[in-house]
Amino acid sequence: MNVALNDINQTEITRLRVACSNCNLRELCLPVDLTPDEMTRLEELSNQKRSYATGDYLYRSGDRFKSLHAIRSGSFKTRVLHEDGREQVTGFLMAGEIIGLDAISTDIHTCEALAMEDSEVCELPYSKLAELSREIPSLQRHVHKIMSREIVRDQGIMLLLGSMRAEERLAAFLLNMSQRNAIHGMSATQLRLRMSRLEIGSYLGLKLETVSRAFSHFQDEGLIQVKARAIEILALSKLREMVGK
Amino acid sequence: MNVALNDINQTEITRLRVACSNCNLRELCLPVDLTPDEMTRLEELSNQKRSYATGDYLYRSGDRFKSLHAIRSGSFKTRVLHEDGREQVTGFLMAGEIIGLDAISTDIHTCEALAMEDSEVCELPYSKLAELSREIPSLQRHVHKIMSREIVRDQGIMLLLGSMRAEERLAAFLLNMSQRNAIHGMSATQLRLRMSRLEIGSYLGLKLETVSRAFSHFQDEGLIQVKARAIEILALSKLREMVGK
DNA sequence: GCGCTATTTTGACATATATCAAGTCAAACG
DNA sequence: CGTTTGACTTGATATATGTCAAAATAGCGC
Repeated sequence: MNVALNDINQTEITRLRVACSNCNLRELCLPVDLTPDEMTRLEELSNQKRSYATGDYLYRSGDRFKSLHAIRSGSFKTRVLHEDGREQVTGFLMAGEIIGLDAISTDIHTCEALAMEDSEVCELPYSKLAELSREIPSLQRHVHKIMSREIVRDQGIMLLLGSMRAEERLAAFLLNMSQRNAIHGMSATQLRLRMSRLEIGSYLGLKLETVSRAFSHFQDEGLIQVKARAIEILALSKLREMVGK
Repeated sequence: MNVALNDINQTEITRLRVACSNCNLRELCLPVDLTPDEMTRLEELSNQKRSYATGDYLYRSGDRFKSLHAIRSGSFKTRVLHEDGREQVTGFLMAGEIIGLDAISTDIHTCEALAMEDSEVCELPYSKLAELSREIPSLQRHVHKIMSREIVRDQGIMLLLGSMRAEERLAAFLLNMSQRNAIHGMSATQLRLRMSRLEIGSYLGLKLETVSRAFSHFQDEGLIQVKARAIEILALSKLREMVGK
């Protein structure tokens, strides 16, 4: 089996796609089996909204952890800066996803998050979310699911970093982007990457030249069409073969 | 900064070391700020205990998820089997740690866990734990912390796999083993590894020969003393330098 | 549109790690 | 005590990816 970067099942996709047409937090990222009253209470919790311009920090390394954030639009990257100034990207977060889960155990953010494009987020104060989920079992269950999914996601990346070679990693990355695009009702084959080759490489443990070469090679093989950050997938199934699924 | 494989702070270490002298679950892995009544209720939840012999499965890939498990003694590895039969190790779990967190989001285990030596675990039925943590805020908080710590741990490994070279990974691995040994009141410099070079390599994304060569090299440099799986750390501080902390 | 800049691509070469193949060693067993 | 077996070490070589450098391209303000 292989779970790398592909951990979201079909029912979730359907639910999210429907929910996102009315892009409110409670539907965007939370379960649909709440009573109207519970929904209202949840909505009250999450009605704080903020905008971030490209490059703005959502939080910095060392900041005190207070809230999770649901991304309503745009996208963020999370990263760690090494002593020598090198950046290591630890995640790309897209609209509809929850950001900030790393910090619950420490109270302090261990990485920093910044907007890759102009973006909007809903703030989810952790203490209120915890309080409310104590009263609403299905909400509690969902919070656990969100956290566990992050674990599964990370372990997928570990698998990928530990056992795949450059081109396989890239293939997995593209499939993941494709799938997350599809979840939000966008094309599964037309990708507009928001990140540079350098950032992709940092995320996948590769150098930017290796990323570029792999893209070029895929193009030569007729798997994709590359035009800088606009990438069209021509042979989804062959990419899937490459990562073994 | 660098969080790789070293995410447990000093207060946690102290607490756990004290707690483990009376190796009962509620103290082993749960917070100490519960009332006596709450403790009792928690104890009732966790009094199911089981033994596993070397090589026994704690759970298999595809099994339905019902419970988390607290390891009382011994150690486990978690792994994924690829189609071609290759094993990829995704984690080593030692006494005092919680195993099974990957499965909460899916209801199904995505990897399998087996005992690396004769071991004992306490079963923590998830539904009961969830129910109880709804009533006890500090327990809820702790459950979240445990989950989040797993996320941090995984991200630490991602960092390690993505940015470190073979010997740096090995150094980080040894430091991590040393620290986890110390937590349980054992020597921080005398390590008895429970896993083979192959398994270490699988976990760190290296071949077994590379692991072996790196150990030999460390020995030549006077950093460690290697006698098969018994490893003595001679220069902790130099190992720390290697991983940048 | 033009020119400036950052990003991306491509090439030649270096190097870390994988691969293949012997050997060594230690535990297990007759 | 010798044999067997599996794990570990070591060596020679191959290969994927990194490094350094230059050219091509895309993005963007004017």
